[in-house]
Amino acid sequence: MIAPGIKRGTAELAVLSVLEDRPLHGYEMARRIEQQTQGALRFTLASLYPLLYRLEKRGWVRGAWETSGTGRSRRCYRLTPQGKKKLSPIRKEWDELFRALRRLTKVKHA
Amino acid sequence: MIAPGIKRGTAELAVLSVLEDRPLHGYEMARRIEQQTQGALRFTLASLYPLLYRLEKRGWVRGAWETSGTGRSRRCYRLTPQGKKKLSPIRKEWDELFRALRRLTKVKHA
DNA sequence: TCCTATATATAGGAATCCTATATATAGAAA
DNA sequence: TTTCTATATATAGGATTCCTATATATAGGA
Repeated sequence: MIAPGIKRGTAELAVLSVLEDRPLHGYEMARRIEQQTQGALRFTLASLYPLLYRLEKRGWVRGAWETSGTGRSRRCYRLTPQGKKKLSPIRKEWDELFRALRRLTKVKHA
Repeated sequence: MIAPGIKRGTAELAVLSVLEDRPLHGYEMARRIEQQTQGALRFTLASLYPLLYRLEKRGWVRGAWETSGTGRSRRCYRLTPQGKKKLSPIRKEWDELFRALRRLTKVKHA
């Protein structure tokens, strides 16, 4: 059951949203998502990395290894132009889903 | 990635919401959900029935066979008191998820 | 009679996300 | 120096939810 084309995928929206802000590596994405939502959205790192690989495969993000100041190597992901283009329709779909669920909930009182 | 405890499950919320209104059989639930959301939420019947069995197993709904006026037999589901009690925390969780996703989307412009 | 709408049901599989585990480095504390 | 914690990425294995495809059966209209 779905708004045509949508299923789960809140993780996807969350990741794309924080990447819109600026390029980030995985660990930092997880932290920001948790902070910016006051802990309402938490990430399991083990879900995050496979998601990033999927997004990269689709061409929505691109990762590049970088060696940070401290010498730690980490993979920094940035939104591609394609990824950027996808973001607003995805948001729109989610918004429609939210509205639809609210309508369902509220019809009772009509 | 989740609001602690939530994943997918929009289907569950939709079904419980229409059942709050009145007892319904499966086919009719699907129609109402589609109508009340102006087609934004569509149901695949093949997803609906297994969902109803899961909900019944949890004790949130109870189904009873009835023979309609036309002689067709169908299974009419009603919300149990337990199901009713679950509905408002589920709605609250979804609301929190929605708000969290919106916060993520909007932090950019802050 | 045949088609469509109604009505329920299952098999098989795809997608998403989980827990558990493994690996490795940097910096602070002991 | 050794150990603990935070940082950082990665995979295996499994649970859940939802899909498509299919099967069955009745009622009513063309």
